[in-house]
Amino acid sequence: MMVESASETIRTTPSNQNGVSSLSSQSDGGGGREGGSNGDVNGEISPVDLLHLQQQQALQAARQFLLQQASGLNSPGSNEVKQSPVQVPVSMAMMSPQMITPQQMQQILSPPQLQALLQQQQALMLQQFLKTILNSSLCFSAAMCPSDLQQLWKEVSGVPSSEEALKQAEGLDLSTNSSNSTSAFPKAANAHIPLHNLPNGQNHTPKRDSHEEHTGSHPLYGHGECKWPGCEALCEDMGQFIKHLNNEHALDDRSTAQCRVQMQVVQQLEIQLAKESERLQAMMTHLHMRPSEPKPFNQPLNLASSGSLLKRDSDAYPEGLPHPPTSAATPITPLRQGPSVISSSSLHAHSHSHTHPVGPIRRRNSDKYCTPIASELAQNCEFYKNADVRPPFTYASLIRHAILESPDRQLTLNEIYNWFTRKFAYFRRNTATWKNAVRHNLSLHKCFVRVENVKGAVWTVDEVEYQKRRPPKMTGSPTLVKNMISGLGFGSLNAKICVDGLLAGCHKKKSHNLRTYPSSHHLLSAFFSSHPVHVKEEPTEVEEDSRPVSLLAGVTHSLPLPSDERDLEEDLPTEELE
DNA sequence: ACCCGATTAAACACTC
DNA sequence: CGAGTGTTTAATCGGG
Repeated sequence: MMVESASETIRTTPSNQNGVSSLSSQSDGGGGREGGSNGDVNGEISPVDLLHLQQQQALQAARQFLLQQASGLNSPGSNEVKQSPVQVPVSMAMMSPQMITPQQMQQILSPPQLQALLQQQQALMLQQFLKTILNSSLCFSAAMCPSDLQQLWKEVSGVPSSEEALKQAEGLDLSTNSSNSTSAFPKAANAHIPLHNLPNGQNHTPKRDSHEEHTGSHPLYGHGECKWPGCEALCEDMGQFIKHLNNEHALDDRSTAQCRVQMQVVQQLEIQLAKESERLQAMMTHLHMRPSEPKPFNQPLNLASSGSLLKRDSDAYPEGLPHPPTSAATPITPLRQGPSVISSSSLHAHSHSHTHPVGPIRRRNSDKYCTPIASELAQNCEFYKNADVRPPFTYASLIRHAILESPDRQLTLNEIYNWFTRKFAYFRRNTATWKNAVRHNLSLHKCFVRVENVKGAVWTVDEVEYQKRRPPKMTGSPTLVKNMISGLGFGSLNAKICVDGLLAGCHKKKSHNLRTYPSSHHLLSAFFSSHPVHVKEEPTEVEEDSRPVSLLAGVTHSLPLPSDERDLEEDLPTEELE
């Protein structure tokens, strides 16, 4: 109605700056949430148990991957070392303030260093980067699996760049590369970053220097190929490899971005691994099994930074940052949306298994995509369900999630509406507004494909299109991670995984929107081929078989449920969501 | 300043 | 006719 004044709109989430613009709330405070209550829910448990078993496998893989990654990041065995004053922690240097997370710092710096560093930072700064990280980490944690990550890298990286970065990635120092300093980035870049500079000029980076090179071993080199994320360039020998590193992975935006991402990856994997380990233990215990192996990782979170991670959840939230609403009890302030972002477990906690082909069991369609949303929602399901807080995701993201989460990966408009109201207290009011927005989004975005079937029409998601939506800006900006994670990046991962099933691509729609979505030529798109699917223009063509989205999922396409069946607002088992 | 994406509002067409 | 569903257009905002 009326009011055009945006001023009236109140952002419920001032702090939620996830890359995705969150829905802006316009609401009046008056809330009238209808129902909210209740909560609880979740039946996430039972079905999940089985699923968890499957995760054991994933856990293993993750562990390996983690180790591998970790070694690449913090120079593993490296000799920690000495560092000339000049040597600045490259890794730190590469990171923009906002990209450094406490965890990372802890991983990189020694406690004392960290202390000093932190002390120097302003609260604001802290807030900023934490915010960024929190946002991004959410996604990663959520659900990337090793393969996803790898793929992510490829997508993201496309091109290589600096050795410095590389070093950094390894957790090394610059000292070794005196020559490199000339790289793209002015030395200044690494030479001083006020913020990160440690008081004593120490560099946390271990120096791996020539030692490794001589020995022929290098964390980024193995089996004759460069292990730089997404690279895989073949190098006959170490010399060649070194050369390659210097040429292809020089310090530049891309490498920097890659490093950041890698850090995030490692971090999240650690968290996730810890969680999974914990879960595994619990499962075994439950099943009366003895852990077959000692649980080195058992202590969750400690892996990486002991404490740090945990801390995050508890006290480390700077004001203004979102604190996870752990329970319904959490006070809901309009200011903060609360949802946590970090929880690594997010996903798991609720059976969202990723697309990983890990276990067939109980895969149901719920295995859906592990998107940041999935993670977020899984974790804060109750929160959103009861709090009149606007979720920090775009309509498109939410719609997509709703659809992908459905058994057949397709929903009628009404079902989508119901999902919104069921999942978010916020959407229990102002229905005209958001429903209109939902319809608008469905029509507007190519990623939503309307498929007609006997019973009417259902909406599906064209993952390929969805991926295209956001151009992968890989500049090493914080946005990079954010974007990747937030949604699209994620999707791409999943999409990739589902490629197989995706034979029938989808092409689609929206005649009207001739909008070019140019920019984004995602590398990923290369993986997919789009095939025409019908839709809006030629409705008749649509047969069940041609249902696009489902293909992605590679899951069963059962007939769509009659919309009526899912109409009820609250009748659906929540687990469906999570 | 500009571009772009998201959101909101609203007009309009269609179907049941 | 009215409600629901879809499609479009336009305006506004915020971020980059």
